Amino acid sequence: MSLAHVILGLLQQQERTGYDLKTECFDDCISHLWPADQAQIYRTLDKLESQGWITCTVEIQHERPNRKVYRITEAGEAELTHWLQTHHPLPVLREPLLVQLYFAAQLPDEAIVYLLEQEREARQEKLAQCETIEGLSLSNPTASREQKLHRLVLNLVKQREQTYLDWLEKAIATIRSQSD
Amino acid sequence: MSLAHVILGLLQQQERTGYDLKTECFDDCISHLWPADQAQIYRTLDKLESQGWITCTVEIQHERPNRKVYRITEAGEAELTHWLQTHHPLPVLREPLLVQLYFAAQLPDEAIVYLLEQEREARQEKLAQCETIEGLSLSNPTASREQKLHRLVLNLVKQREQTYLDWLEKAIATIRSQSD
DNA sequence: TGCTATTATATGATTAATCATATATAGGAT
DNA sequence: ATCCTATATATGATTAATCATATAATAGCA
Repeated sequence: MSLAHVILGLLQQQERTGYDLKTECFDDCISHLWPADQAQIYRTLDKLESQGWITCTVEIQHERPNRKVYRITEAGEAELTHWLQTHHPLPVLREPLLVQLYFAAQLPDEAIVYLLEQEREARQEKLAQCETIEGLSLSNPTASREQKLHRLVLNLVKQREQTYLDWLEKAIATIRSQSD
Repeated sequence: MSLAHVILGLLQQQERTGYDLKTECFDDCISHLWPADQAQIYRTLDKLESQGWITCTVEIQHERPNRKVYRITEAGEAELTHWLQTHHPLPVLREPLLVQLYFAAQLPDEAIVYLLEQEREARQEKLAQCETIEGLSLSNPTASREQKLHRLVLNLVKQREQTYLDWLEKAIATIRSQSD
């Protein structure tokens, strides 16, 4: 399960609580890479701890609930380094829109165009989100090795959305022109 | 659940058994769109039947196991037509490679390049598979409305792989050049 | 003779992800 | 006075997908 390895990567940067992971990491900087639910984060932390890849110390707080601060162990670092260098099978992408188009022959052209336009809107919004994340990254003037890699990743995500948008434009134009 | 609607779409083309769906549809023409496991196909057929969207007649065979032939109902057709025109949220894509790159700062350049090269190989193979499917489609000279839509879908899948491959080439070149 | 492939359906088990809900305290807003 | 938000963790339930295995008959191959 890769979520475990995402968390190992984040804990190698610095020690964090489950709450930190959710609010500082998964909600912001890696929401576009690996979104994760709060429940799943806590359960994965439990698993990582019982594997011996992270340890936990409880910080007692008085006017707040106690915090469980997690740190990566040496075994955890070894596991992460190994995972980072292992090839994984391509993830499967199942897209409802493509299925709809595949079976859309019975629909009138306007219905198909409407579908494509709605997808275009959603994809434009997603591209805008990527650009917001990029803006945050570029506002930081340091060009560390880490930063460079993060920008490389973001470039693919952006280019992919752009390819999708270009294809949507062409598809909309094709269907509109053939119905004239 | 979209698998249910993929099956409705396939049963609208013609009546089929679970076995037909698996061997003629999911293993071939839509493996790149919506791969599905045999167990899941049979269980989804059960659900669709209890929903009243498909019906089933048993064909008794003597030297083979009996066949359960499924047909779409009017309610099923109505459901499919409605689903085909409904916008669905963008599917989430979680890519191990991008996570690896995001956390790869600690790895030596050669290790990163090796990862990218392995991904390139896998992506090239996938693109080749898409071209095989396209070849089968082009060998059929009819250019029906359905065929046109199928090719449109395939174009996106191919372009997406090409974008990925182009990005991989650039990423490999970038990392190689900076380590000189 | 035994092994494998083909045709055909069914079920048990597990994983990963998501949703909902629970608990507990403090502070600010309406 | 009540409601919402922030901080913090935990658990129950469900869905979608995958893997493994079971049954059962025939045909072909080595």
